[in-house]
Amino acid sequence: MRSENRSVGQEEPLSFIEVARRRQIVECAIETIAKLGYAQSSLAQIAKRAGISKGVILYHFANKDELIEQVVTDIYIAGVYFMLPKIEVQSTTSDKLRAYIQTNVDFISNHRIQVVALVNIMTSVRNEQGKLRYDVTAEEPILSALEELLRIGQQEGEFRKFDTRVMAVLIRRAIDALPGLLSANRDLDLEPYKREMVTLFDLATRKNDIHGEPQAQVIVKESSN
Amino acid sequence: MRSENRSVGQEEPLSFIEVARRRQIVECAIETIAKLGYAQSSLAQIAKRAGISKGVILYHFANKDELIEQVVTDIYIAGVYFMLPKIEVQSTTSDKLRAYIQTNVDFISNHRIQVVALVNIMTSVRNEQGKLRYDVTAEEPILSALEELLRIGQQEGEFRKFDTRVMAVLIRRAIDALPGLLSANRDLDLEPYKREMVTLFDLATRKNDIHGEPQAQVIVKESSN
Amino acid sequence: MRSENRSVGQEEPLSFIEVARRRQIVECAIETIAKLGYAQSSLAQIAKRAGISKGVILYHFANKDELIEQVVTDIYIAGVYFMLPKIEVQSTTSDKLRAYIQTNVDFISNHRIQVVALVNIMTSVRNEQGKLRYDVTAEEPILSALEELLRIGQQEGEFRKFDTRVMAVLIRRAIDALPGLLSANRDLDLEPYKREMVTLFDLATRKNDIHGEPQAQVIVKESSN
Amino acid sequence: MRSENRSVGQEEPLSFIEVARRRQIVECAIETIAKLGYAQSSLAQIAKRAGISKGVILYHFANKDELIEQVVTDIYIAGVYFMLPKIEVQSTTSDKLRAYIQTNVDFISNHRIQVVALVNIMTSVRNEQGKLRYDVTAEEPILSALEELLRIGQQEGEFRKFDTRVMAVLIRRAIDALPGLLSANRDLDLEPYKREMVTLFDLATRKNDIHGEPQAQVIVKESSN
DNA sequence: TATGAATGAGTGTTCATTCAT
DNA sequence: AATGAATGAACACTCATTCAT
Repeated sequence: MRSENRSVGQEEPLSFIEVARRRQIVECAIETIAKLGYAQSSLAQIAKRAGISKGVILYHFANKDELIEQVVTDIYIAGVYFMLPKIEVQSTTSDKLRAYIQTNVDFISNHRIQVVALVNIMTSVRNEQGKLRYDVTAEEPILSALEELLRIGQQEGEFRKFDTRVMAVLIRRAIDALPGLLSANRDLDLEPYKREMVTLFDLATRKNDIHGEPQAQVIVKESSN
Repeated sequence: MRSENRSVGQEEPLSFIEVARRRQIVECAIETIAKLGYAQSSLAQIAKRAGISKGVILYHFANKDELIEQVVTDIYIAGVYFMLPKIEVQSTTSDKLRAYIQTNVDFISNHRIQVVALVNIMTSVRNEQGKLRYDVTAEEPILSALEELLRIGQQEGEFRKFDTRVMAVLIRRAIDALPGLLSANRDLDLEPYKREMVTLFDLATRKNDIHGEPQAQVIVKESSN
Repeated sequence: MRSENRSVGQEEPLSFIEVARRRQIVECAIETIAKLGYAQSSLAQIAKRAGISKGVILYHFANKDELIEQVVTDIYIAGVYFMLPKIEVQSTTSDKLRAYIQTNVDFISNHRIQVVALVNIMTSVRNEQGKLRYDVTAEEPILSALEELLRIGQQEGEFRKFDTRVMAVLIRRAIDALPGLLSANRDLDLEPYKREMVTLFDLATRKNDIHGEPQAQVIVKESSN
Repeated sequence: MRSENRSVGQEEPLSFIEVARRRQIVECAIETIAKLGYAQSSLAQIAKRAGISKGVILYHFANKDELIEQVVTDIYIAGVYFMLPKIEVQSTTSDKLRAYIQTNVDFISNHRIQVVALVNIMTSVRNEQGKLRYDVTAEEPILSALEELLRIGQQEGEFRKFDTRVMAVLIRRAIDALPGLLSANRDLDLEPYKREMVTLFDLATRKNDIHGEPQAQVIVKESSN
């Protein structure tokens, strides 16, 4: 068995067949979770979809948690591979932000099942104390990286002043909202959302060089109420 | 007993004590769901928190689904009562939009437990076919109302041209993202989020009368990529 | 309450209203049991049909067992009242047997619901050890009376020789079989069954004085196998 | 697992050990039902008697209904195997009828527990609408076959004229009455019943060639009352 | 006289996990 | 490397019964 009889440090590499089996199981888990939701995705259901016996899953994964962990990291890694190059190639910070949003939406649109499953897991899986296991806090590195980008944009004068943490969260949450739409409507066209989100966060972040801080205007307007 | 010996349509009004018990149970259900998540919120857990026996819940509610339904409608109604007056009192459409966002965030901030529970239910409860019961599509009236507001703003020349459905979804999802933050951090200060969201959607929607359509600028910029 | 606060021997007579309530409850119990079967006839079901609360039943009857007991005796008594006069009026024993069968079938035909309920109870209700409470053995007096009738017929030369206990059981069971037919087909015409049963047991019991014992013939035939 | 991971139609044959387990469980179910009655025969009781955990039963049978179904068919099949050859070997129709009654009683006498359980199930198990699941109507093929036998006897002149459906029902019900006796008295000697029943239905069916229709005599007698 | 409220034991069923093969 | 078998805890729900009013 995979995870039982090996002590840390002396891990043998996985055999080819082992890797294939794990991949197959992970994929079936993703499909099941995307279709039925995490709570209904028992090992029996996943095994059924894979056409194997329940025991096989627990042969390749120490327990259900480990399987889910694998599901999550697989999707995360796929996301990074998909998006990172397209962002890094941009030169200006606002171009990078635009590319960030676009590639995120593209990834979601191209990996609908995976991404629906992932959101499902993130909002469902909890530890014994009831705390979400794959929480927003688990996204901390993701948020930090995005904040860093925004901060650079501010320092270089491309972006206006705003709370980078808040803006980063808003961007992430706008993106993370899309899988929810896909849960309800599997074939929804995300292009209009991509376009509008790019515009929205461009307007929201860029410095309006003629009138000074647009934020100030808004505050004035707000105070006039 | 509530649900057993009454035929539909000739419902007697609930007795005072009955109302109180139902409210108590609903509140305990909300607390339990907010704390442990829907999947872990068995009737046993809810009863334990309420200090009553499991059977009492099923005495006052026909089944678990009916209890959850009550939880959802109670929170919805509370939300409407909280927000609607503060929005209607505004005169201009952009003021209404701002009030919409502000009162939503205020409601979330003031009803953290309820709102965490609600989001939990909405992303967890499914029917036998695996479809989410309290789905985004269940929010259709909410989205429609918001779209209508945006459309009026466009017609009256306060808002720029944009896809009202998409913008409505983005606004809603930005708001609905906040409870997720509260799940992880119960005491998070939402004021900065409120401020930034107001600014963000003001910038994103209003017509910049001096420079013409900012949307055009963005499109130009986008095409330059 | 009826059965709790009275010691044996100083039983006050039941008030008129009490009698009426008990009768109503007994009737609803009969209807429920006939329709749903004993196992599904919870106090809640019976109360629902009576349009009263569950507690009322247990106010008038010490417990469910007492209610069922009342159901059984009510139906038994009705049966005796219905049948006995029509049997006693006959002069010859074979006429009495014929009348016995006929009035039994007539009673069943005229009290379908009661009789379906009764059979249901007799085959369902058990004590803690799993023994049937209203058993064939509970019918002992009934069987004995029937046996006595058959014995008299034999002594007076109307009936041939046969095992009176066995024949009595066969007659009773033939009769008791009819309610089972009614369970499946509420409107079944029992007249043909009555006719055929009368003929059948007449042939089976009477002495064929011209050709000697028909029993003998049969025995001969049997021995030839 | 038996019922979970197999699609209908491509059922693999059961493994030897699986067959043995199923048989054991079915037998324990039969014993429990015969002893306690169907209503008291919870899965817990059956498992207790089998010395296994409740879950094992539901591992081998999809649900309780499937177990009961198996119980019923097992007993039915055993009955057919036991009786059919002994009936078919007879040449005359009245011999076949006699053999029918005799082998039925013999089967009952030799399979007391099974037959008590079966009758229990047939009078207890109901669907959601309250209709008996294993009803007299479920016996339709059995009744039809018996009717056919009687009809042939009439056509060939061995039997007198009578309503074949009614007579078939009476024969079946006389037979089905015996398990009820066994419920109360596990060791009852059924031989006298067998003898008397053979005689009874021989007298009731055969044509009395010297005096013409005996049925006529009875009718005359009846009209003289 | 009647009721509403509550209880606790018991129901069939699901599930992750263990274990021998 | 894989499987079938089994377990025990948890689940939603039903029920007869008790009790205060």
